[in-house]
Amino acid sequence: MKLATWNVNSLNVRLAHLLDWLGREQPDVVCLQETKTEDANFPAHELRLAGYQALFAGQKAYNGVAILSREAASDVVAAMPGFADDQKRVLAATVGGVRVLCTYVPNGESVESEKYRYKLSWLANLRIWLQHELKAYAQLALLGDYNIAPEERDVHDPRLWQGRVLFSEPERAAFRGLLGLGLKDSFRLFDQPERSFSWWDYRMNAFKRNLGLRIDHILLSQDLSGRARGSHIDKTVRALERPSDHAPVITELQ
DNA sequence: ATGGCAGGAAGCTCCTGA
Repeated sequence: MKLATWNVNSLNVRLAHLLDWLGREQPDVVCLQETKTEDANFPAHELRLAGYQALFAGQKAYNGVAILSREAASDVVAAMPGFADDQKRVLAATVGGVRVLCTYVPNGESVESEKYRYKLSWLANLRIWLQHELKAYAQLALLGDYNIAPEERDVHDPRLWQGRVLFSEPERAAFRGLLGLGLKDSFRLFDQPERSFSWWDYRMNAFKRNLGLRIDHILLSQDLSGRARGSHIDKTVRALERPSDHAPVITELQ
């Protein structure tokens, strides 16, 4: 079973890239973030022709998440319990016996920002929700754009990013809090190239210079991590014309 | 310290992203 997560930065703009990529990679489950598409405009038909069912929770202009799957999905949840939020950032469903949680963690803007406080409270609630989900589903995968680079090796220049949003200590502590629930960072279960990143700024030729961050992750529950057979970041689509600023992360399960 | 790049909504510019 091949799991993937990709922040597409507008599904409308990226649909051709996505369809090509689906045909090439043939993932079983794909979590998308920043679809920026209202549900009425979601390209369900095109994806169906490509062999994928789609669940989606979108809104105009901002946010928006979706789960694509070849098999049918069940037990769909489109919001975190106990957290009133107009922003479409979570979607959960069960596919092929695996509980799939698709998340778009708030960016936070800067550590001084009100949005940063929202990010931290959002992450605190995510942890509580996960505790409940893990009790109900032993085989669980949490995929998404976390907007957190967990370790120094996940940042092209840790000194530059020290204390800044995406790499600040409270955010990294929240990430470790998720690992504390028994989740494993599937990417780090395997040997990886140095300077592996999943996001590169559009500016400053950051992709060509590999000035990136690893902020998109696939975490696996203890039970599921035993089935992991490989994980990698697919940089090919980031090199295309008019790309998303994020690359997909892929983890394969036995 | 700042800008740079991209998408969306709206519209001759601003907000947001990371």
